[in-house]
Amino acid sequence: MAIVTGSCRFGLWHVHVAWQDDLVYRVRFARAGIAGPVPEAILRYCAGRREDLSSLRSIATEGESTFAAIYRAVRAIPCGETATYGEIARRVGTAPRAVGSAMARNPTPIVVPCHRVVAKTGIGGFSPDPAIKEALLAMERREKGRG
DNA sequence: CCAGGCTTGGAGG
DNA sequence: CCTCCAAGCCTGG
Repeated sequence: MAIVTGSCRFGLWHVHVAWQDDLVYRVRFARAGIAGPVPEAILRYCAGRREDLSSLRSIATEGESTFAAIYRAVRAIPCGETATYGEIARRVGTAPRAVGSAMARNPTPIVVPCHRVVAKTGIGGFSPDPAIKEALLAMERREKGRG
């Protein structure tokens, strides 16, 4: 089975996903959608359902590089909660700046919930648009309270 | 080797 | 409170 690509909606954005079985290779936010399916878990998550996505694996967490360790630590942040760049850095044994770099290059947002990593003062950055980060966090807070 | 990034904490106004 | 700045770490070019 080859790698599958597809997209689904999250608010005004389209979420493009490249994946194969339970392994996700790429996730990115775009203005336009593309044909094809996305993993069920991501579909439910983007629809605002309660979904932890732990059934999916990310290519980003494979290997022993520092970035991979950072991505694994980020996946451990519970849905509805956040951690700062500095906290993740201490947990992994690196510097906050390195965490920022890793988040900026995260190949699989959502699966590796980089939106849950915020600056010590303020929300921190998010590309292509910080508004996506705020929307994801708002949704997760809402879902957490719902139970 | 060097630039630059989704940081941070401290100094100084 | 706000601006400025360097320390510090990693990756890609």
